[in-house]
Amino acid sequence: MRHRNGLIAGAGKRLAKRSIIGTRVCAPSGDDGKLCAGIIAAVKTAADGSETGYSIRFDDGTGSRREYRASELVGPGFQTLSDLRLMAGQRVYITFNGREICGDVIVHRPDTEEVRVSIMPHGHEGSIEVIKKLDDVRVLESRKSARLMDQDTDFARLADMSDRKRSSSSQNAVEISGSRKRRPSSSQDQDESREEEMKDEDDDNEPKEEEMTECTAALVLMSLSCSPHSPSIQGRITRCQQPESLSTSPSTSSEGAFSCRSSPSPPLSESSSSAAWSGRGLPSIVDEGIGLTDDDFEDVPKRKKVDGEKYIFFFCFCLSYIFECPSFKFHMFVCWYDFYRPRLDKSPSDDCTNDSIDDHEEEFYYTEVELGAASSPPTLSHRDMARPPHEGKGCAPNKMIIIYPEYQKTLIIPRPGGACPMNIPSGTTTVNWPFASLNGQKQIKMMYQNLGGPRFPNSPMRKARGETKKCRKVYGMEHREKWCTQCKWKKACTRFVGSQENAQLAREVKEFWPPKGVS
DNA sequence: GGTGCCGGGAA
DNA sequence: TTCCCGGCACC
Repeated sequence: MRHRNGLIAGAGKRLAKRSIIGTRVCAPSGDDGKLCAGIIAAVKTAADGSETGYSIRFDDGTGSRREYRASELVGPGFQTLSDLRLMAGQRVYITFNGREICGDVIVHRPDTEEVRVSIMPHGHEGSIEVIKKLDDVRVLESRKSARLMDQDTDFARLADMSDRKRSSSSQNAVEISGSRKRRPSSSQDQDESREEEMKDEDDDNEPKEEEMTECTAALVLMSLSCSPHSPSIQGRITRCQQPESLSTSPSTSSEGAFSCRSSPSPPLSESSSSAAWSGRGLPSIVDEGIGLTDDDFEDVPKRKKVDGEKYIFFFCFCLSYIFECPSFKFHMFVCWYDFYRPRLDKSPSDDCTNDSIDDHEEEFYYTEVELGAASSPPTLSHRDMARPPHEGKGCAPNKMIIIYPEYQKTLIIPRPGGACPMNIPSGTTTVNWPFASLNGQKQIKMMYQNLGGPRFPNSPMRKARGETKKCRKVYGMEHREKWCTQCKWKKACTRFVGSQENAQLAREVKEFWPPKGVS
């Protein structure tokens, strides 16, 4: 459990503001002098006030506690790394490719304030050495929320997905061993158990059990109907194969067994992109889906065209949109599975977890929208947009997925009996709102059900207050670290978006269209 | 009393 | 700008 300043670990009781108890610090936990992260569990001041002792509970899982003097601690309010010389093997955290990653110190040179760190980024086999300035090295995991950590990510580069991703890295990286075969990287929003899981995956190289889970989950998803426009692809799930046979894109998909991409995207270029969007205003790039060929979906049009000049694409709740129904289903699956995996992976004995699954049918929405030829499709400006991490969970960037950096504002476009979370590009970005018309939207609620067999929702789409699932309700106070940032801040939840303001927001959307620069 | 989140303050 | 939380409305 992650402890937060101001919260008594496990108790959930709020301490006095600015209490030092709960502050994450590092202290030498063993005889080797390596710093180990922990939290201040208690402060003991001598009767004469001459000395203050800090009881540190370490994060090593054993709950071990030791007392230290302030001069022995490293962290906010105590020593800084510049006061120390990091030992070889010291666990540190650095930002690599825009995300925090842990590594081990190889050598620390105080004279140059450089630290050579060995890291094993997800997607790599073998370790990589990076040389970082001491200022860029942390012995504590960043307190910054996972979501915000993702904001640091160069999403344009992620979305690009070209091989130059790594070569263009500014990191002073030296490949030491192992191939460059990529693995899916985990989203920053994963909890610690999940990080452990990722380690296990590295060790086991795609556990069989996981495959079963994914296939089962895929069955659920694939059995969902896309829309009245969308031919069924039921029965195709036999293509759910070994994850390795599917895409192993260098995506941000936390699992990677399923990714939106099936092949490396050629680097987008201005010309190609423009050409792609020229003509009928539709891209020429075809999204193949994941490890699926046309033969698998021969009855699925590559791009849905209706009424001559209108095309259908799908807008996922994760704020991405995609043109191909099969691909979109996988996209939705990845989003869905990424969200549910922590609970799917829990043992059945985990009462709380399973209750949360059983009792809370999580709904995932997408919107099917028509894109008129007269409307400008997303422009190249989208290329430098980042896929919103959607609380750090979700899908791999896809060449046909348009990504908005502004995800804080969520729009829910209502239709009779239904609602669909969507994102309004806002702020200063020159986003072309990609909807020719909000009319004729097709929205279908995708609902998680018990994996014992998919059931289809027939409950009212719109929930009254109190029924709305919020992070607190879903995860509970004991898993506050899983809450979306907004919930943590007591702001309006952005993960389980309610529907109270749908009508008003829909009106706002209509005001968005046509966007600037779109005729 | 629990929950969701607005508004505003601290860092 | 990010993070946090008092306080209030609602259930």
